[in-house]
Amino acid sequence: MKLITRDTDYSIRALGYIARNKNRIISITELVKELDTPRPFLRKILQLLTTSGVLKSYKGKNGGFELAIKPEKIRLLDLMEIFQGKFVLSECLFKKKICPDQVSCKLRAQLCSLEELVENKIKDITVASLLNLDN
Amino acid sequence: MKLITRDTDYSIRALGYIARNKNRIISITELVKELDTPRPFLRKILQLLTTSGVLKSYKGKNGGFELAIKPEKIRLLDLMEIFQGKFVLSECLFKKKICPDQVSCKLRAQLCSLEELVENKIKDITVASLLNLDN
DNA sequence: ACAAATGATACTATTAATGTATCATTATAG
DNA sequence: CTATAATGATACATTAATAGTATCATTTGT
Repeated sequence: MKLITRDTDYSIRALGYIARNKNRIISITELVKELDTPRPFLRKILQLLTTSGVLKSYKGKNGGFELAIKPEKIRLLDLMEIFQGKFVLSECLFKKKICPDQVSCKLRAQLCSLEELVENKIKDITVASLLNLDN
Repeated sequence: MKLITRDTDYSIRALGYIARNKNRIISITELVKELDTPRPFLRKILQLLTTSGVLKSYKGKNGGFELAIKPEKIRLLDLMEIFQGKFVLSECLFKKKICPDQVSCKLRAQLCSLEELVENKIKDITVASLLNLDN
């Protein structure tokens, strides 16, 4: 199983690069060279980051992207939510027959507590923290 | 994202039921009634549990399954490995260009430590513990 | 006007998850 | 001894998520 999918992964790398080059506008062309990712895929990803308010975009020649918010405010958890949907480990897979069952309920309880643990653990990971810009 | 897939889920419920009814041989027919799962799918799952040494099977009329090992010895983590493969959160998605990069490596380090955390947290979950047969 | 960029959006391909189907083998009850 | 009810082995099918492509429109600087 994977915790983060490829788009989340690409996005955090792209954001890292953009953050390290602030005061400049970064184009897809430059990012593709840097990250060696499929160009149309990366375009789609950055577009989504833009409509999500993480990036600000500039059209036209010499256009590109810059951060819309500070790197300390861009959390991995938020990126995961953008690309992968809400972080939920234990969904109720059960049918009625089994649902009130001891086994399933105890299992679910354990998975829920695990989920909380993971969420707490990763909620401090930000673009900034990955770049050693803080902590 | 899901931590456990449906086959792992079904298998732990089935094992729970079988554990609660020890000294009896349990057939697929009975399990399907109890768990309300697709019959051929459950058959495939139990077959895999048998070849993995978790269940012992009896062919022929009145045949079925019983536990091959004690419920305390059947760990969720093992079932996950049987059905979902080795538990690895952070696979190296990177290409060479980005791999020595600060961002990716720190990210990977964090995911690895998270992985360890989760593994530690769930390694004590067994069929027995979910049934309150111990602890 | 041209070139180089993003916006919007629909399409395609691949992989993993989920589930079905079929035929063979075995064992027991009657 | 045969019918039946079970598992063994295995191949196939379906669905959903992931990953990626393609195209046309719009914007903007030179």
